[in-house]
Amino acid sequence: MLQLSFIRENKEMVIEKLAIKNFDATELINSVIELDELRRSTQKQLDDLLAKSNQLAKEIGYLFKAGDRAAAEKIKQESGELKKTAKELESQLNETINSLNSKLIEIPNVPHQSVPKGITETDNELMHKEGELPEMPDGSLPHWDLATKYKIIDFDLGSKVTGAGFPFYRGKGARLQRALINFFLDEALEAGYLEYQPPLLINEDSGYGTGQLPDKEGQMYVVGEDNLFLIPTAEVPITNIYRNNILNVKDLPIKNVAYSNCFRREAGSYGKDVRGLNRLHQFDKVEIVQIAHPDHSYQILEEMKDYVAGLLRKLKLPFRIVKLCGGDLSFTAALTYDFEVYSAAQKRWLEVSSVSNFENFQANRMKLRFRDEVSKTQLAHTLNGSALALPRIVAALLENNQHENGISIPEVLKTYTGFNQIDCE
RNA sequence: GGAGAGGUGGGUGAGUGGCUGAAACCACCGGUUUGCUAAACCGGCAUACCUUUAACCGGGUAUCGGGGGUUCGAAUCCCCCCCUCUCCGCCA
Repeated sequence: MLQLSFIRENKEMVIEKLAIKNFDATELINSVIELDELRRSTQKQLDDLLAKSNQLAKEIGYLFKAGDRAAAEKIKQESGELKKTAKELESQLNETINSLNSKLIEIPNVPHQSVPKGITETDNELMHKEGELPEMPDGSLPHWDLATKYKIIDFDLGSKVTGAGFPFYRGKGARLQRALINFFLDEALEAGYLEYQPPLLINEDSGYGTGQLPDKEGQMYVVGEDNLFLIPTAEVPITNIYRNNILNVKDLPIKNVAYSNCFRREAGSYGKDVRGLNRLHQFDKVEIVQIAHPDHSYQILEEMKDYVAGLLRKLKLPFRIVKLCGGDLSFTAALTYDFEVYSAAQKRWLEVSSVSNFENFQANRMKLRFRDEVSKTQLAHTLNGSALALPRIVAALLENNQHENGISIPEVLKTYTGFNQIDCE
């Protein structure tokens, strides 16, 4: 959520920048500013009224003490009248605040100045490309066929027990999952992140804080009985640790890492692009989150980008980094780098990580502040990135490393897997 | 799930209807004193919004788990919800 004062002071600029996200905010911004003016004048009236009635209440107290009952009763009446008006004003004020807020949360974050214009992912800006695209011999298979051939992932069994998009990992497949999780966590610890193991369900306030609610509840699994939501990413519980907090400037940046299962309904996506591991309802991900001083958040974003690149380099996967264009940028992000690995058998790039700076957009929603050098409170910046999401990494590893007799494991993972290759049982 | 006890500022904790935005202590910050450190002493120390200001300062309102209510007036009384603790039940 953008700050009201920011909108008020930068109206034209906000509208202009949101156009890069292909969002016409003119009407919303105008009505927000209008509602804000109404809110302020209503509050002024109400505050003045309450000030008066507080004063009267005090007088009544003194009069009672002095034993002047008659005078007290007289003021009491006056005070009663004030109260009626105050009630009306209060409900007016609440109404205004509510409609103000509901408009305010419809306004997306403004993109960073470097974000390119564009509508779809084809307009994203290629930043970096690394690694040789492997030449696959004839007869090389996509990962879903490899998974069956080596009995390491069972999609059908998942369908039977749960439904599509909930695979079983089996034998070396399961151990590969565990190896990747541990590898990613260890790397993050090395890079100075603090490990958390978060709850997999979150409440409404948390969903609101990071921006999943109120709009995207359709993308989350809901436990209606208890009004809880299964997390779509560890970003949600980890960032919400700091909801309603005032941090000390000395504590910044905060660097957290968490492994979690992630649950996404992915309503409305079907077809070839979502086959196998390409899109799941439940998957594993290691997520890095940072809470940063506004002056340093973009430098930190670059560091996070380099960190994720390092992981892919160690896994020897060919990858590229794109900067998302305005149209592809999420509602909450100001700047996002997507990482894509090349999947040799599918002959396409698969998104494996998204590293974003949200500036103070999430922080404003969840009231995440810090006390700065001159001990004023201001909103912090939040950032996060996948480091990494497993399924598509696994897909690429299986496809790119296959040979006649099996699938070889990258060097860095061998101590984690305890085996050098996946082959027929 | 049942019964009981609680939830007050960064922490401990006082406060059962008005002079309490909240005692006291600790922590923290500034100062005095002081070979250094420590101690002692003095002062400061919540958040949000409105208003005022170039800014600081100032004035106002709200906030004692959350929401609603009673009252001229609520941390204090009433109702609902959430959370914590103890006991019982169930259970990995």
